[in-house]
Amino acid sequence: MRLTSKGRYGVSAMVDINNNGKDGKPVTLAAISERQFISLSYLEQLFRSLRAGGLVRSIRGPGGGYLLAHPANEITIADVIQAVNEPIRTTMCENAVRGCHRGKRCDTHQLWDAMGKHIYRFLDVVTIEMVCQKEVDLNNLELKPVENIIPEVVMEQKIAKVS
Amino acid sequence: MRLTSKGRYGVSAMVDINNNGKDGKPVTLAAISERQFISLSYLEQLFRSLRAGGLVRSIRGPGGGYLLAHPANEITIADVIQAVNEPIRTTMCENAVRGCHRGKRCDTHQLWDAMGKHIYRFLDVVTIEMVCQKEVDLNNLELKPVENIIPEVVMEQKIAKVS
DNA sequence: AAATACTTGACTAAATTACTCTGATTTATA
DNA sequence: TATAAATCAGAGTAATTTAGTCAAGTATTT
Repeated sequence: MRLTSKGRYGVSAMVDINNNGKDGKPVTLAAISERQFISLSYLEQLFRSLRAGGLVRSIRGPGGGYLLAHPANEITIADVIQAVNEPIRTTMCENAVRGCHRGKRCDTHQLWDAMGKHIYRFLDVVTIEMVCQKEVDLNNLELKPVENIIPEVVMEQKIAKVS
Repeated sequence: MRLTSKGRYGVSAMVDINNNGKDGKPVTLAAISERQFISLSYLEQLFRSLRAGGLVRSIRGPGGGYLLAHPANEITIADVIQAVNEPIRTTMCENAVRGCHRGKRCDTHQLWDAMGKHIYRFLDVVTIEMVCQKEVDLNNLELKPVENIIPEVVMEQKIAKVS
């Protein structure tokens, strides 16, 4: 799970649909484009992923557009970010089994694993609906127990070249 | 505060110094390079920043090397990551005052602000010493109250082009 | 003097990200 | 049935960032 502006745009678009398609009417990408200042072409690319991830439904033709595929309180930010970023190719430290550099588990493995879980736990409880409800305090949320989550967020990492 | 492998390497190097320089002897970059599989040149660049950030002290000449500038339990991961990455140039959503795109505060501002704080709160309580002590459980840490922290971690963000 | 080790600045290459472009296909409606 | 509104899909490009290198120092110990 990478944290980039692609994810931001994805979330902005989902929030826009929830804010502007209230009556069950589909929201067009052109409208989102204007309101969120994201180019239509780029939105098309994003929505390809969101659709593939089962987060939105589309209606083609005039009067068409996109709808959230589930109630806004059932779609988390983690869902959106995972949908728009293709799965990270694992390089190292990616799981607890394989270990780290050259088979030797690096000293910082636990740290990055814990950080990933920490981030994921946040993104996994915040929903599109919560973002739309401005009065919700996102700074003191009840997180799910750590046992229940899969480590999903990893810091980007390359194999260090040994010159 | 960006989360990249540069920060990872920085933390690995600091942890290495703490693990291998126990008796107060400075640790050479050449030794860190071998143990952590990071090129000497790259380490030199990293330690420029770590030194500028006041996190390490250097001793030049033969027998020289680097020492932690403070006790390992007083150096946080946030300190290290902030030192090795030059300050992010603010683009948008960077603070609560200026607002977001074109002066209009974006709907997701609070979300990314809260996420940044959430990440920072974790990195701000984990110390180099804790990473070295493998028995510490990093998954259930007591964090500092949210009031006490400055929003420091922001998601990368560009100004969207409106084509 | 010679070797060790840090110091600095500038530079390059690789990778990633953030897009764009072209051309479809579907469907409502005039 | 033609037209326009809208999604869909593939491929490509440009900009940025990251990661890493190179060359030429300076300080210090032995």
